[in-house]
Amino acid sequence: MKGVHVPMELLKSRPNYHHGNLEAALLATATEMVRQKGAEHLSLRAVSAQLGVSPSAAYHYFPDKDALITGLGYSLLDVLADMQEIAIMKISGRGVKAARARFRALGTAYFEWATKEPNLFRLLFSAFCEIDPATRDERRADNRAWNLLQGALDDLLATGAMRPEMRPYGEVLAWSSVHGASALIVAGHLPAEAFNLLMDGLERALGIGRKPHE
Amino acid sequence: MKGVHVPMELLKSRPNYHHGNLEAALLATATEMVRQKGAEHLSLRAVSAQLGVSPSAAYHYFPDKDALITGLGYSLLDVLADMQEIAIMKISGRGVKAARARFRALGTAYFEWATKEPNLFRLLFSAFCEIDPATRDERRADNRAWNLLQGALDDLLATGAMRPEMRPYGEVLAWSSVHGASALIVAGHLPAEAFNLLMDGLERALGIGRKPHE
DNA sequence: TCCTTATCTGAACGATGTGCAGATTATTCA
DNA sequence: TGAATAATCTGCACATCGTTCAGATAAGGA
Repeated sequence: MKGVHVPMELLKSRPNYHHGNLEAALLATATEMVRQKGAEHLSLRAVSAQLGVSPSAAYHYFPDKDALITGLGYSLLDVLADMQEIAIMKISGRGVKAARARFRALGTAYFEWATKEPNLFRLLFSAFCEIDPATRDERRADNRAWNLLQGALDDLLATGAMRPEMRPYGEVLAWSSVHGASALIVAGHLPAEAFNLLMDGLERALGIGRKPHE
Repeated sequence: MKGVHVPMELLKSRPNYHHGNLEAALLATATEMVRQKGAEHLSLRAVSAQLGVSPSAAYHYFPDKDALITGLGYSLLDVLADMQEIAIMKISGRGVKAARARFRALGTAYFEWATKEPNLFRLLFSAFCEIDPATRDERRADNRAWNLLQGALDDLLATGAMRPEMRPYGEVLAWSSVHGASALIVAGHLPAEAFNLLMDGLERALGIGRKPHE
């Protein structure tokens, strides 16, 4: 788990001329405002006002408004990975059943965060957070989610709960379809019930649930 | 095919006080501007200026800027469906091979449009184009893409090129994974090469390519 | 203590979305 | 045909926005 939670009271407290935590405070209240109204309706001045700070203050930490939104968005990658990590931590055991449950939990956590925080989810995969291909592999948070998925698939394979010939497609197929279903449901193109159907189909596709060694 | 192409010259032409095609012209130049700079950087005044029209003129056709963007976005649903329709029209034949090719072409057309027009693709699935669940089923364009996919899957099933037990998951699994991969690649979270891997995995998942009747 | 550096303010500028009164053109009806 | 009505667009105004920059304020080191 990586995302650090900073209590709002600490961020808003402002005894003196200097704020002390302005950068974190800007990110925190901007996140909250995006959460409520969507990134496309975020106002830098509103964020500053909320913190009792002049609008120019933000420019000491971010070159412009877009950079603030981008920075905010990147931090959400950690939040999403946190959700997934928490979800699978609750499931112990080394058998087929536990492996299946963990795989399903990863997808469900992803989906539930997306539907619970649609504005944050959209921002995370918007143009603001476009990831430079050159630096993609070095991005920790992105890899955290990837590694969780990879581990879950390895477990499924090891316990014999998965068609081995499907293993090479595991990560891309699972992530793409779970993300796609979440995005389509958040956008209203698919009904929420479609997600369970997707997960059932995905498990069947990977052969999860078959008897081991057949 | 449904999207109507209106030549720019016609839209810009303005002999008199009245424009004549303002609504279509607004949508067309707004689309072009979103295409270039992204929806988050669209300026209503810039669109008006480009057409030699006062900024207020737009308010006779759209209640506000967001409505213009939304209207613009909805029209893209037809464009995407057009691309898919064109792609499968090129593939004739009733056998297994043709059915497979059509299925693949549907996914590829989706992906290629997404990567060729990332800003339009993003807009189409952004908060601006959120679809009201109540009216979802009545939306033509959305259903056009869905129907194409459904037809392709039916063909695969009919020719025996697909595992029958996977049929119920076909639409959701295919659309979600193709959309998800496209979105993740456009956002830079996955490399472009991942798309072919996804399609291979998807075909294997649905059992496409097996010999008929086993 | 003074000096340097980091942090934030205040006022200003141009651009933006939007509302409204009125000008201009098209359309309808006698 | 001409006059009345409706549709369409302009011009101006206003509040708000992102952004810049000179200078005020505080913190930290010598």
